[in-house]
Amino acid sequence: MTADGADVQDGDGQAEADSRTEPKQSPEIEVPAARERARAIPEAAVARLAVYLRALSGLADQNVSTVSSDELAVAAGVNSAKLRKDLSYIGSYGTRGVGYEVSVLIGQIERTLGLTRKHSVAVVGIGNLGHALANYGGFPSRGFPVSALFDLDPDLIGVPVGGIPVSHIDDIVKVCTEREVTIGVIATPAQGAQEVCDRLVAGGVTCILNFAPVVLQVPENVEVRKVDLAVEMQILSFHVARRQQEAAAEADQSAVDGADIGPPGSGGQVPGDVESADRMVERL
Amino acid sequence: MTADGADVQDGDGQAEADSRTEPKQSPEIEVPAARERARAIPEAAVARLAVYLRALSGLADQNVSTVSSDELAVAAGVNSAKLRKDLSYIGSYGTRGVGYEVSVLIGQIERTLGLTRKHSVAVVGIGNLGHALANYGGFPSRGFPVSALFDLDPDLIGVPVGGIPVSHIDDIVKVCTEREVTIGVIATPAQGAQEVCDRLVAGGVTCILNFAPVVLQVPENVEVRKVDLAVEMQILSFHVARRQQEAAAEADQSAVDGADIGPPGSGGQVPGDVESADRMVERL
DNA sequence: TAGTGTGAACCTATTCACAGCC
DNA sequence: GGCTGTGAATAGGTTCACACTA
Repeated sequence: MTADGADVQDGDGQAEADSRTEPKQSPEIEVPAARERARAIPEAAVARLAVYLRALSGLADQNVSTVSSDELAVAAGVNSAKLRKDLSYIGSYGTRGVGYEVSVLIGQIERTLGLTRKHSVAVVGIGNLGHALANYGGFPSRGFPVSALFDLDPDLIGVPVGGIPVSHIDDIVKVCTEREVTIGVIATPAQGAQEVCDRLVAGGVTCILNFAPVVLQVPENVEVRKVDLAVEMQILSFHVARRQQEAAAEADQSAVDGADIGPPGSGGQVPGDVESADRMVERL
Repeated sequence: MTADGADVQDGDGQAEADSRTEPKQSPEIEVPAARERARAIPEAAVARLAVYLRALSGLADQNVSTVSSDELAVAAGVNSAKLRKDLSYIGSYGTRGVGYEVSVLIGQIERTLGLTRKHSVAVVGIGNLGHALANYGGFPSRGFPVSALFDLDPDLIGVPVGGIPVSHIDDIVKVCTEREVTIGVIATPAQGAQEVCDRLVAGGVTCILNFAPVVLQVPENVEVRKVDLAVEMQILSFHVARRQQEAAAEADQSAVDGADIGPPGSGGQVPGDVESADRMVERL
């Protein structure tokens, strides 16, 4: 449960450890507003809220009006204690002995996640993946309209993809500013990614979803999330390997008095190439 | 930092809390082999090892033969203490006062991640995303050869995509078994995902990378990782919202003696639709 | 009675800081 | 002097278990 699949590569939020210095500065007024609360929601919980939201939408589609934490937990693939705690971060919207009203919960989670506002999206790099993102009908539908596409291939400029004409990378700043893009998706090869990122930032984009296999350098007011297929694959690979080792170890009933520990002819292949499983995503 | 971008939706590794019951069962032999160690590496560290590996490959390409933890940490976007600790889980391959030999580290990380073995990949759902994955040249190159593609669209069956002919979904079990697929990538709409998953598992696949927005049900010996664009977007959205709230709160210099806490006309939009930002990825 | 909300215990992960070594 | 490797301290997240309430 790394919950880190697509890890955030945040710039090491080290600096100002505790912005809100004292717990209760003046013991007078109970200042904590909803504002304060946003600060307080653990990262891990935020990620799950999005998952709950999907589960809830599914329930709403089936005209379910009420769920218990147990039911919702199952639908979302977590345990109910965690779910309740997560929900408690956004407030008390359940009814004891009954459960949660689906519509209320949807509303509250949307509010918390800031989904009550549209976020214009720009996709940069209209290669295979960029195409997929841009073409993708459900994408612009609601919540995250794709409002700009960029590439540097002259053959692509002006060509509409998913209904939106591709602009040139050189126009990122201008177009993003004009169209008030808030989320930039980088689907370029690794080489161009930092450059693209800089331009997006210059164009006022404060959130970036990065598919390129590079660690982006951004100012601290910009949020980057990274999705890395190579990393995902390699993590899976690790688990295969571990399982094989365990299986091999199981066969160690033979040697409780282990006679040297050489590779027991099981899964121990010779190191090979593989060198650039990493480069995998580069051309996506 | 959430490191959960593409979260693992692991089946709640609750059951057998401590498999290795006693620390040192028999005080005789020092049994801990490399085997034991794999168990011990924290999930979070595994994910980062993959990142380090990429950084190291980059260095190797530039003919750098030695790195310090500081240098590598910068390249990988983490801090050096974390990096050293992570590396310590796989052994002591550095030289004090000097640093790490790039080639050695690459070899060791690859070994740890099980990359010394090829992992056949099957992609199911040759829509936009599936196409992207299959077409993608760097993908099959090394480490993770794509050896099977599946879809249910009759028009696609037999058509080669990225050099591999698409098979029908009904043949998943047969083909996966034949070609010894170990990693299955699900890029279908949500509806079909569980069904596809079941077949992959029946075909001997033990690792699944799931792009479909559903919580897959799998036997406990199967590892699932999930990549969910909608969730990523929503997490970014949350951070935009939080920032806006902070900005708004900053404007609260006016009321240190806060006169009621109503929404100060800042970022408080009215809840809207958005309802299915969730459904976003469905057609990917 | 059924199920939420939450303090407290527990476990995992990150950071610190320094001993040990080249 | 510089840098690794690692215990110890801290922070962050999860689970437990139960008081509370509709």
